[in-house]
Amino acid sequence: MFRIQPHSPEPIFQQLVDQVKDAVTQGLLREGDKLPSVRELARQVTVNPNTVVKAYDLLERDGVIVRRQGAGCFLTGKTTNLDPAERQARLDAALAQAVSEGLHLDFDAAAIRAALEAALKRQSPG
Amino acid sequence: MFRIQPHSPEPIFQQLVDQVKDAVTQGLLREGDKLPSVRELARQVTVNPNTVVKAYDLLERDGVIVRRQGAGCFLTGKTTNLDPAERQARLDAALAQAVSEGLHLDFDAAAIRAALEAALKRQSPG
Amino acid sequence: MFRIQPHSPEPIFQQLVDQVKDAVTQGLLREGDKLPSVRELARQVTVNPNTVVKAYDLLERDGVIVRRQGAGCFLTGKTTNLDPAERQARLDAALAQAVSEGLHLDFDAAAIRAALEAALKRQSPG
Amino acid sequence: MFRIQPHSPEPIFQQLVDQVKDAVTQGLLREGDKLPSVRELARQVTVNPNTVVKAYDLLERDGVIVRRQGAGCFLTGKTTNLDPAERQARLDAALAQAVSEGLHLDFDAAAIRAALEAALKRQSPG
DNA sequence: GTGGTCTAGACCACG
DNA sequence: GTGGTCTAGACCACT
Repeated sequence: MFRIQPHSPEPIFQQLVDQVKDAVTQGLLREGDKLPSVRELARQVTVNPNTVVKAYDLLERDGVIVRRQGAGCFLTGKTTNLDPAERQARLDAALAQAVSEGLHLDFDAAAIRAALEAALKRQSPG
Repeated sequence: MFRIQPHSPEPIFQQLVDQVKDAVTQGLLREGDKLPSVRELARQVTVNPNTVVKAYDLLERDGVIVRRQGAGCFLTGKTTNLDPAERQARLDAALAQAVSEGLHLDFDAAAIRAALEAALKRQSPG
Repeated sequence: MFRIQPHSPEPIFQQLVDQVKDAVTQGLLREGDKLPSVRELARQVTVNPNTVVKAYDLLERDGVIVRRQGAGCFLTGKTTNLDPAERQARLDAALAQAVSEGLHLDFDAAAIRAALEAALKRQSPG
Repeated sequence: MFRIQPHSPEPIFQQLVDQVKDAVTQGLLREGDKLPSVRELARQVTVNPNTVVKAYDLLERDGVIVRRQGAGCFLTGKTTNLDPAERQARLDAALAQAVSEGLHLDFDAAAIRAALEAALKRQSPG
């Protein structure tokens, strides 16, 4: 289920974090589901267990999972634990970044809107 | 004219690159305009001269500026020198990234579209 | 009677130990009362029997219960069997820990005293 | 300045976190001050650099420090970034824990109050 | 078997 | 020189 690109500039632990959040937003994983154990996931994607631990640290920090000693890691069903103001600020920053990149690539507003719709179609569950 | 946020996770050299490109796409800087010298810019924004050198290297690599021996760095008016296929791929990747972030922040498609329009309104010269 | 929070960072066996001691200091359980069997308690709170065994081991070590062959576990009425010096040292350590936490949370002495009084009112039998 | 007890049940990284926060609440360290580098602190207290990294991770998560690539770690002056409701909840939990421990050790309210005052006198800057 | 902590040591990106 | 990432492998606590 998890796919890692070892030579990507995006850190491996970040790829794992994003893929877990993606799975939740797309309904593949739900509240109460159990993630693979640290050792098991490390084996599946052939990375060091410490790298998985770091990913799980971030997922716990973001309120995505809870860990239970000796039991495992379980999904809360959420993908963020930020307050509304902070969430909006991060959304705006993400889009501002994408728009800036698009303009730098010499695209106009229409082309950027089209790219957004394509991305939404790919990722949005609805 | 340049504003550096030293506490940002975005590297300082990257902030400089983006701000030069932003100035071009927004019409604040035009073809033929001269950038400050490395020393001068490093002094203005109080960063390490090596960091400015790195930013100018990247701007030259991207075709944004040309260096003329003993005269300084001049804007070409362009903000990219990539071929169309690569440009489209990067645009799609940028929007995919932003959409993913938005969905992880528990926003729906409408909220993400609204944030895009707000960002376009802020950044688009038209 | 026992309430376990599986998502708490406090280990489950520790929660059981504390709740038995709480029941004694608040007069809900008295000398001679019988605790449920390991199997029965494990069933009631849906935890692993080994976890209950560990809790009962600690309660016996602390002099809170005595085990009688084939009869079960009975309360002694005490919640500690430490000598006075050790008791005082642990009390001081517990309060030092709480004060440190309070100061880190940016509270002043008055707010910490108020929180202590509230906690005493809740827990003190008198 | 930092003192580590390697055989304490409290993890080393947690000891480091608490000592940095203590230093801030007691005015020994102030906003803008620079913490030792990861390697330097690891050398000072003779622990592995990764352990220091973990402590700095937590300090950053709590808003106590900001990290700047290639520059170092700097204090924000704060010791928490929680909202008021969460802060109060944690204060109450900390005192409840201490009171519970005190009652289990067979102390009465007066003795617990006295221990609190002693702890405040030791730790409070005022 | 699970997560939690720690060590040892390497390579890269940034300023 | 600084922080960021990753690997390899050990030992302990909890269920």
